[in-house]
Amino acid sequence: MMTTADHRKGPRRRGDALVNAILAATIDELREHGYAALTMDAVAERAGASKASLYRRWDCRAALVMDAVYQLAPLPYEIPDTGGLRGDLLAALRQTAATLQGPAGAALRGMLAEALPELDRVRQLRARSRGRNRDIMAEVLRRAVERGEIPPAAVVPTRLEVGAALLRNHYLFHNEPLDDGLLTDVVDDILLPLFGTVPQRSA
Amino acid sequence: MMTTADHRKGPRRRGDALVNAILAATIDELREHGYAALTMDAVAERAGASKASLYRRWDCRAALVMDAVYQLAPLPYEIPDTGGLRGDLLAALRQTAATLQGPAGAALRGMLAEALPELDRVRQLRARSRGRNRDIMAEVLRRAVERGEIPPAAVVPTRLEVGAALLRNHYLFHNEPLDDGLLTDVVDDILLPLFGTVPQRSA
DNA sequence: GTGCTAGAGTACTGGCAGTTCTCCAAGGAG
DNA sequence: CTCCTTGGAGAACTGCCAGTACTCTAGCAC
Repeated sequence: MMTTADHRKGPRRRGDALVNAILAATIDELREHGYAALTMDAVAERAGASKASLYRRWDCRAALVMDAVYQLAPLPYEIPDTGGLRGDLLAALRQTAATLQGPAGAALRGMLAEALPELDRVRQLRARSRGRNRDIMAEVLRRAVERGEIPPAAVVPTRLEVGAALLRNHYLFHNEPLDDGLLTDVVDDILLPLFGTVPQRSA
Repeated sequence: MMTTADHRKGPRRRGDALVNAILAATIDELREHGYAALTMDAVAERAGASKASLYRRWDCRAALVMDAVYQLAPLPYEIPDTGGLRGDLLAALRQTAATLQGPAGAALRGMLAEALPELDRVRQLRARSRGRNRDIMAEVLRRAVERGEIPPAAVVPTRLEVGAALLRNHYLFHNEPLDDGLLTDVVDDILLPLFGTVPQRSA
């Protein structure tokens, strides 16, 4: 009491309006500062919300970030169909590259760092993003087999992740843009030659 | 003065003895708790040193961890030579897998998380570890070309990192042991078929 | 011995995660 | 409209840890 005028004034958001503002603020912070430097205070202030509101909905920083990233890209399985394997592969890699270069990439870094104490969360992250990549790749290859571009035996599970793994590797290690030159190199030097052959079980 | 008996007693280590104790303590902490949960206080206490001694030598946590990890594996370029490409590739992948599964892997996770504010450090990390992998792979392939096992044109830069990238991907994402079954799959399903072909530049 | 260097111990600052409290909008029930 | 419940804003607080600063002293050179 005394002189402390209470300046808690409206308007006050609720429900989805509030949630969306918080998620948007999270994405912005992620984009600007990365995961390691993202603070709950900053998100709250940016969203014009209170920390208590954040913690009522998400039990920790990681959970908030994962939700924010995930709802950013709920793409309903857009599997490219360019009429040829090379075009399909390039389109698929471009999708993966775009995702990595956005806030999802920054989140990925952070999530991996906390992997030891938070194995479950990594499992979720994997199920969400990696699964989609594999599915897209499998479909692209199925079509190529159908068109007679590659032998059916060329499609084995181990190979499905090669493209995405190389992009992740490049992004996480080199920390450089995943430009189209890199993507075409991966397709022409690696994926096309690889899927033109069948695995050998030699000694 | 007064009753406060000063229990700061020797023996007191200096120079290399101290440095090595600190680095060893860092590795142990890394192994037990991972990077995110590694604290300077814990390292200092475990090493029987003071935090001031740590900060006199390393300017931050990341620098300490990097030094500890690096001095752990200063392997003087042991390039496997089993007499055949398949054996060489397997041996090379086993080396990479062993490194990743040790404390270096835990450190890797952490370093990636802090990549945005610490680009230089990532660059160092890359130069140290990735460079060696590439060199080993290049040598293994050079020998295979010499023996006539693969065509010279099969060896292009983009391909050199495929094996290591796949292992890193598996380790970071799946967080499961890199067992020999995985390694042979990578060699038989991917690397051998890949290096049996030359890149195509199609349209 | 004297003096210098450098390590041990420890107390401190400052920032952030996560908690808890109070006060008060928003919105529905009557 | 008023009453009441829900839940948001603000802010104070705990606890942890990075990094700093200062004191005292062991080890070493001379």
